[in-house]
Amino acid sequence: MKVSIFDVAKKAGLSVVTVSRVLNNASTVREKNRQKVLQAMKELDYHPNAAARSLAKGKTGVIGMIVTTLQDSYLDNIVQTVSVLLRDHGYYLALSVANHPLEEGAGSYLIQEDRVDGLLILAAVDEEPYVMELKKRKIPFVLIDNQKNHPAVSSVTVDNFKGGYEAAKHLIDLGHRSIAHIQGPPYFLSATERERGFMQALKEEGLEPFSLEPGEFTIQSGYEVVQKWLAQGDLPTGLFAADDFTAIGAVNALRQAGLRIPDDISVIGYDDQALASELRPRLTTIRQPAVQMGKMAVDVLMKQINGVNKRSTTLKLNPEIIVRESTAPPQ
Amino acid sequence: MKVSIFDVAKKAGLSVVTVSRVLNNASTVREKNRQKVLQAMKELDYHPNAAARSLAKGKTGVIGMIVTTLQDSYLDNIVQTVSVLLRDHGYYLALSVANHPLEEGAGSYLIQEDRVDGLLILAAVDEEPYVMELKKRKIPFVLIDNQKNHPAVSSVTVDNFKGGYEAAKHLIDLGHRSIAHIQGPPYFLSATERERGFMQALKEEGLEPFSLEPGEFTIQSGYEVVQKWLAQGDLPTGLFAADDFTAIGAVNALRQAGLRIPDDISVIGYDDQALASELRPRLTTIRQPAVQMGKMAVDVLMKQINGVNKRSTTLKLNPEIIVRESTAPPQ
DNA sequence: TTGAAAGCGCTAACAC
DNA sequence: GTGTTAGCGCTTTCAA
Repeated sequence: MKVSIFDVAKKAGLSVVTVSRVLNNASTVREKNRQKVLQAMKELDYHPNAAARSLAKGKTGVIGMIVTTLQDSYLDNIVQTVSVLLRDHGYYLALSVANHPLEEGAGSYLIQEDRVDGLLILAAVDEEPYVMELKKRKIPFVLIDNQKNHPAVSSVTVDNFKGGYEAAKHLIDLGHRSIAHIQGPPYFLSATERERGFMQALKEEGLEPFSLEPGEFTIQSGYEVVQKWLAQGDLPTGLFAADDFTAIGAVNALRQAGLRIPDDISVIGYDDQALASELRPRLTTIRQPAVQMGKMAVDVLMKQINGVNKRSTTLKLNPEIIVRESTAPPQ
Repeated sequence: MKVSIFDVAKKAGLSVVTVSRVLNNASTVREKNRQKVLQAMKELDYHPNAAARSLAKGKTGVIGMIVTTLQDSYLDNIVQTVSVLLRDHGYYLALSVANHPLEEGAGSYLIQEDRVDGLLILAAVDEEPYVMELKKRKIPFVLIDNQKNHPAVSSVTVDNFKGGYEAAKHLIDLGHRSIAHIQGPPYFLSATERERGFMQALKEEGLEPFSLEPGEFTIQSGYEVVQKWLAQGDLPTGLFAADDFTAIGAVNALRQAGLRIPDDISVIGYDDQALASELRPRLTTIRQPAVQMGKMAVDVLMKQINGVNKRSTTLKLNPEIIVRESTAPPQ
C-alpha cells in the first residue's frame, strides 16, 4: 500500500542503502544504478517520508517563520523573498500566524517539538518570549524588524531614525516650516525612532514641530488627527505620518475637506505599501528595503545553521525615500 | 544532551510506555504516576520530538494551507479563523505561500512528503494540479473559494452569482437605471459569476448595462476605467465593481475629478476588505462570510480525516450586502 | 561502489 | 495499570 524505500530497493534490485544514497545525491553511486533506482522510484510513484528522514537525520529541512499580520505589502514582500531564497538553500518555509504573541501554540509548536531547523521572527510585537525559548532550545533564529535590541541575538532591522530624519529633511528642503508628525504606537521601537529622527531634523533647523499627534499605524488614526485639525481650523503645511496607512487616512480626510495635496499640504508616509503608489495622489514615502531584508535574514540564518557564524550578527539597513506626488514646496 | 522519553522514564522510575501514555493523555495512568512523569518532564525540560511521533503514529498533527497572496483582509480573516479552529481540534496550521501556482516546491512539499494530515487550498488561481496530486496521494483536502467545480472534491465557496445579483439589485432598488460594471479577470469563476448575477438583475428590470469594462481586481484598473469615462464625458449613475480594490480605484478617480460619492455616482464593491470601511466614503460592498467559510472548511476537513464523511461535501455560502456610504438614490 | 546492521524517538500491540 | 517487544521509514556507521 504505502511504498517505502524497501519497495524501491527490491524493484531496482539494489539495497535500501543505495536507494537512500541517490535520495541524498551521494556521488558514490554508479550512474547505471542511479538510473535503475530513479526508474523504480518513478514506476512506484515513490516519495520519501519526511518524518522518517527527519528522525534519522536529526533535521527537518524546514525553516519556520512567525508572522503577526499578513495584510501588509511590506511584510509580504519579505515573506515572498524569504520563501524563494530558502528554496534555493534546500529548505522549505512554513509560516505560522501568531496574532496574539505567545498565544498557546501559535508558532511555539515549531519551537517546542523541533519541527524546524531554524526560525525567522518577523516584526513581532513582542519577540521577547520567542528569544528566550529559542535560546534555551538552541534553535538558530534571526529576528527581522524587531522592536528591542537583544544581546547575542542575530537580527536584521532598518534604520528608522534615519528614515524619520530623511522624511523630515525632505519636507524642510522643500521649504516647509510648519511640519507635524503623527506618531506610531509608542511601544514600537520603530515608531519612536522615526519620531526621534524627525525631531532631530527639525532641531537642526531650529524648528519646532507644528504638533506631535498620537497615532496607531492605521488609516482611521490618520483620518481622525486631520479631522481634529480641521475642527480647530489650523493645519500644518507639511505632515510626516509614521506609516503609510496613517498617511492615507490623513490624505483621505484632507481631500474630503476639499483640500488639495500637495498644493495645500504635503504628506509623506512610511513603508512604501502597495497602496501608497496605487492611490492618487501617489504617496511620497520612506521605503523599507524588504527584498534586501529577506536576503540578509536568510543569509545570516543559513550561516548560523551551518556553523559558519558562531557569533550573532546584527544588521541595520538603510531606508530609501521615494518621492512621488504628495509632497511639494508650500504655496 | 538531547533529553528523550527514556530519560524521563528513568527519572520518573517508570517505563517509556507510561511516559508515552501521559504524553497522549491516556486515561489508563494512575494519577500519582502521571504526576511523577509530569514532574520529571518539567525538571528535564523535556519536549517530545515531532518527527518521531509522526513516524510512529503515521500522522503529523499539522494541516497545511496553501495561499497565494497575503495582502487581502478577506483571505486573512479565513486564515486566522482556520488557525484558531484547527488548534481546537489538536492540529497546527502550516502556511505555504505559492505565488506561482504549482511552482517547484511551493506547497507541494507538504503534499509529496506526507508532512501534513490534510490540506486546505485557499483561493488558488489554478487548483487543478493540487487536486490531481492530492487525490493521487489520498490526502484529505478541502478547496476554499475555488475557481472550478471538481467532481468528488470537497469545497467551500460563496455564491458569487447571488452576490453580483444583490449588488445590482441594490442599485436598481435605489432607483438607478444607468449602471455599469467593472469586471474581474475572466479566468476567475468568481468574477464571471458576479457578472452573471449582475446581468440577471438588470435583465429582470429590462435594463441594459451602461457598460461592461474589463478590470483586474486592482485599484489601478478601477482608476483607469473611470479615467476613460471621464475623458469620454459620460458616466453611469451607479457602478458595481467586481471587487473592493477596483471600487476604491474608481472612487479615487471620481473624487479626484471633483465628483461626489454617492451624490454624483453610487459605487458598490465586493469582498468587504478592511479598506472598504476604513476609507471615506465607506464603501457599500458584498461581504464574503470569511469566518463561516473557515469554520465550514475545517469542519469538512476534520470529518474527512476522521472518516466520518466518506463522500465529498460541497458547500456554497451566501454573501451579505453591507450598505454604507457610497450608494444612494441618483440625484 | 555497495550492503548489513544498528539506531533516530516514539507508539502500538500484546502480555503481565 | 504497567511494561516488553516490535516496528514506523529512513540514514549512518562499518565492512566488504
